[in-house]
Amino acid sequence: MLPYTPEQGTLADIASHRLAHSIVTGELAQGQKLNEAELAERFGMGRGPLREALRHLEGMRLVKRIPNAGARVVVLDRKTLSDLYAVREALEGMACRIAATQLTDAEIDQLRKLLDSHEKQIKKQGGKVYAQSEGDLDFHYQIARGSRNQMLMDLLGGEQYQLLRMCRYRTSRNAERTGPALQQHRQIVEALAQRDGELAEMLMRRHIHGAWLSISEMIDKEEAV
Amino acid sequence: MLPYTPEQGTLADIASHRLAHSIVTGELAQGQKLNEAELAERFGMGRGPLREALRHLEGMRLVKRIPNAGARVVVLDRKTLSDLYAVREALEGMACRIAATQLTDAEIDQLRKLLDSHEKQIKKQGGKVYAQSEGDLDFHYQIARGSRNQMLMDLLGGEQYQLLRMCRYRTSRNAERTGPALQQHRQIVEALAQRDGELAEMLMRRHIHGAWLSISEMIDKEEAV
DNA sequence: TTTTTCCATATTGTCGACAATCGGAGTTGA
DNA sequence: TCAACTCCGATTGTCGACAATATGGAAAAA
Repeated sequence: MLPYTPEQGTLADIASHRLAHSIVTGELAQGQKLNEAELAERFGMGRGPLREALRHLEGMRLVKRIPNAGARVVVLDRKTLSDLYAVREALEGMACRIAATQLTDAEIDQLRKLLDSHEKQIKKQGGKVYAQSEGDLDFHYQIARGSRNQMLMDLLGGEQYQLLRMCRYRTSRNAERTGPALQQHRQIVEALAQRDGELAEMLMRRHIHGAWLSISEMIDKEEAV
Repeated sequence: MLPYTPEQGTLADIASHRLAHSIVTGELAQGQKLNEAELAERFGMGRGPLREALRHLEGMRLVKRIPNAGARVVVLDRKTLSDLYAVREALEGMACRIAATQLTDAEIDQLRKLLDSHEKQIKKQGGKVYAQSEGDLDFHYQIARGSRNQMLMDLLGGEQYQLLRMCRYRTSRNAERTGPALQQHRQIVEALAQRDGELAEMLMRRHIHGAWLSISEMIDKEEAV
């Protein structure tokens, strides 16, 4: 689960993490009703902590709650994803521009190594994009960290954008884009290395916009069926 | 409490709203410990709903919770506010640019009327900036709505940016900036009316940047004491 | 057959009590 | 005097039971 410690602390925290994971991976389908008693028993805890976890996920926008009618997994329709990617374009572009002035040389080297390992993974297990997909998020998160802006890091890497990971799982089957994506990542890192914030921002925005186009296309195909 | 219905639904929702209000207005000081039993009694409810409310506020980043040690009101230090305003500049700039293409003529007229009423309020009760401050948020929220991007609206107008309102209460004592701010608002509306998204974005970014400079200065003075 | 009403059932909302954990006052020893 | 230890009160975490509300289906009326 990326930079988080998956299970420790209070039961509510554990439930929150497990639920988030189940939602992101699609184990719990979009729009599915979340029964408190059932989930509480499955996790081996009372309903109290589970309700707290649901409140937390509600704040994360992973579930939608209706008073007296329970909670359901959020539904990522086309409009929601479109909005998400538009916001992401602005925020990650901004992160890139700032990161160009803030990243240390060592951190930029680390980014290069990260991309090297991605390349190896892609060559080794061609179709299995999952690892790269997670790694990709890692790449984006590292750049967010480079902005030194805590709020940006929270929004992009923290709990907030689990929605994105959710979307990734849904669309990670298309291996087509991993090649160009890696290439674009490399371009971005080089722009960062040259401390060219404007270029880095532009490349990142283009990269994310391309990702959206790819996903949008995939949704069209799904809807056609 | 702006576009929200203050008190209805479950007790947890009520507690959440009341707590948020108390935090934003400064009734609950920054960093203050939040005692569950005490608050539950004050609100006339059990600790269960109150704990759920705290989880919700935690997701909103209005309180920070430490396992086994309770919840405290978040502390808005200089760095946090700086980060907040940087993100806001990017998001509201984006909202402005999109709104220029999406707002209806009627909505733009409404914005003009909103500013007219602000002007009246300023003239009538010179020093009392509170109303204008709330109205200012209203202005920004209307533009966010104009972007037709639900995620943007959630981030800028919804629960997320209560932090901003919190900051406003803290710094709303300086009436100096209300005049220029209103002028800038008018400029933005005219850019929107001319459907000039780029200009509108630029003006909005400048407006927010100016607000940050003003607040930053104020923090300096506070720290000097 | 269709629609409406009503009731049994399941699910959510709330509370009070108990267990686990933390923080601090007071004590003891060097 | 100061440090560390111990214990006690206070606070948080958790559970089970009960009340309030919604859901779905059966029965009755049109």
